[in-house]
Amino acid sequence: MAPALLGSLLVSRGEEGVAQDVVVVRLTEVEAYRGRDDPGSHGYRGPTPRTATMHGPAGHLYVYLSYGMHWCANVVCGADGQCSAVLLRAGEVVAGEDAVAARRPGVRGRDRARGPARLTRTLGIDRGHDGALVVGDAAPLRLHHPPVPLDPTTVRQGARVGVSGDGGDGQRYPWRYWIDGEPTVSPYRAGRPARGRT
DNA sequence: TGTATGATTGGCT
DNA sequence: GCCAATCATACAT
Repeated sequence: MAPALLGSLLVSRGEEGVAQDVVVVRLTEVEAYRGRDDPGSHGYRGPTPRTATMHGPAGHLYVYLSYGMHWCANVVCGADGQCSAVLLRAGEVVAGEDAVAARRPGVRGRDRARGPARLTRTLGIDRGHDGALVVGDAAPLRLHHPPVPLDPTTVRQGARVGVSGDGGDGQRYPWRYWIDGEPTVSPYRAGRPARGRT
C-alpha cells in the first residue's frame, strides 16, 4: 500500500467547509508500519488505547502525538484486527496556498509539508482526526488517486527515518518510500541504536 | 505514583 | 552538527 499512496492527493476540507480553506497535498514520502512483527511500530507490543485505530479497519486516520508537541498521521491499511498503517511523511502543497500561509506564517516553499509534523500542521490535522475516515462525503480529509498515474520507475525505497534497528541483528526494514528527485522529501536520519529493553 | 522515552522540529553554533 | 522543547504513553515500583 505504501508505494501505491505516493502521488496521491490528500484533501482537507476547510473549517466548516469553507472552500477558501481547502488545502491539497500531493504525497511524496511515506513509511509502512506493521504490528507484532515490527519493532519500529507502535503496535509492536500489542493493542493499546492509543493504537486502537491502527488495529481497526482500513480507510481511517491514525493520529498520535510525537515528542509531546507534534501530530503525525497514518492511513490504516489492514483489515479490522490487523495492525497495519502508512505514515504520511511528506508532500507538496498543490492547492490552498492562502490557507496554508495563514496557518503557517513564515513557512514557504517545499518546507510546508516536508516532514510528518509539518504535513499535519499544514493540513490542520490533530488529535480530533484520529479515527476519521479518508473516504466518503463526510470525511474531514479525503484521499484521492493521483490525477496522473505515477511513473513507477521514480519510486525509491530505503530505511525508515528515526527508527532504530528493526531486527535483533540491527537490520532495518526498507519500508520508507519516496518519489525520486522531489524537493519536498524530508532528509534521512538514522535512529538511535536499539536500547536494551525486553 | 514515578519515570524514561520518543515514527520531530527549529534555532543556534 | 548539537540540543532543547514538551507531554502522552507505557511500564516499573
